[in-house]
Amino acid sequence: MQRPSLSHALQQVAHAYRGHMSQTIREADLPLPGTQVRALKAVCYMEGCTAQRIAQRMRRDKAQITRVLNDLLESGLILKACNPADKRSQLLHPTPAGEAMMQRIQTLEQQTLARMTRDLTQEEVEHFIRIAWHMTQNLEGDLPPDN
Amino acid sequence: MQRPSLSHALQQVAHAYRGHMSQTIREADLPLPGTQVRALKAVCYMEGCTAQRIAQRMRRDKAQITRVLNDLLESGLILKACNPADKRSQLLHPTPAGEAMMQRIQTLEQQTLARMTRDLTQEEVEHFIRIAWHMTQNLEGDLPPDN
DNA sequence: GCTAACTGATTGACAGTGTCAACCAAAATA
DNA sequence: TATTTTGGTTGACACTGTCAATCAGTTAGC
Repeated sequence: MQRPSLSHALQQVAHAYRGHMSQTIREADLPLPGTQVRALKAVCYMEGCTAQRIAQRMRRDKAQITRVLNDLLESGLILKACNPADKRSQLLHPTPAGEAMMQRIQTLEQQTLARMTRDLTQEEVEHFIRIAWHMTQNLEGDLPPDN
Repeated sequence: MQRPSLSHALQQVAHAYRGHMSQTIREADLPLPGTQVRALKAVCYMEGCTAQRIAQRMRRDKAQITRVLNDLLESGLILKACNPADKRSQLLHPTPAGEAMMQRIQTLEQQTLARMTRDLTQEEVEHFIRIAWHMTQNLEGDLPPDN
């Protein structure tokens, strides 16, 4: 374990980010839990966004996505529209309120990220992101074993 | 958001690590959830370990720690002993079973970490840890505002 | 000593996160 | 057409995280 083990560092920084973001959002009176924020992001920025695609992007259970989307729907932040290409699925779009919410949250996130990386260089941050991505890839190969 | 934003990369890698570890542990028939693993680690490796100190180290609510420790207690992995220096608190120690469990989990974690960092250099990993720590520090200053 | 403030731990309640299994309807395949 | 696959929904459940209240022991001020 030692002082700065990889696992501990990872858990701490993820927890700190989560905590800071949720506190910031709470203080701004935007009562959206983290998963809803991430899903709303996906709806706002992904082309032809469906529940399935969000689940893939966030690597979460589709059941969870269904519920999160229902919450966003009830909050009037997104809309479901018929998907002409597949009657089973719906295309997701933000409402104006959803867009506005996204804007505000985006700003808060920028602030949090700025604070988090305040004395780091652009190179260090990019390096960090690259390594994080790499590690993610290294762990993911499990799902498709060989076939 | 873009492809590899810092927030997305962070969430993904933390999620991948969590998922891989919990799957590995499940496959090894060591039915311990993540928080119990971390708490057990603390009990095994911290000198004069108390609930309070674990809460500080993991930066978690002391209520959660209490419950996690009770679970470990019920599983016979740790013991509480009177703390001569303060009758309110108890010193925590692993039982032999707890030590053994820790050994096995340690091995599994090493495997996961090895896989996660398989094509990364030692420098890259250390760099990553340093930056993660740095970011954590940058976000934490919130708690003690000025006084 | 005696009260007041503080601290370590516990409990209850609750919101949020994550996953599994069963299921339905539409689509793709054979 | 029959079978399988896929997008989505629902129920159930375990795990995580936090807040508030409480209790007992400690510390500080008087």
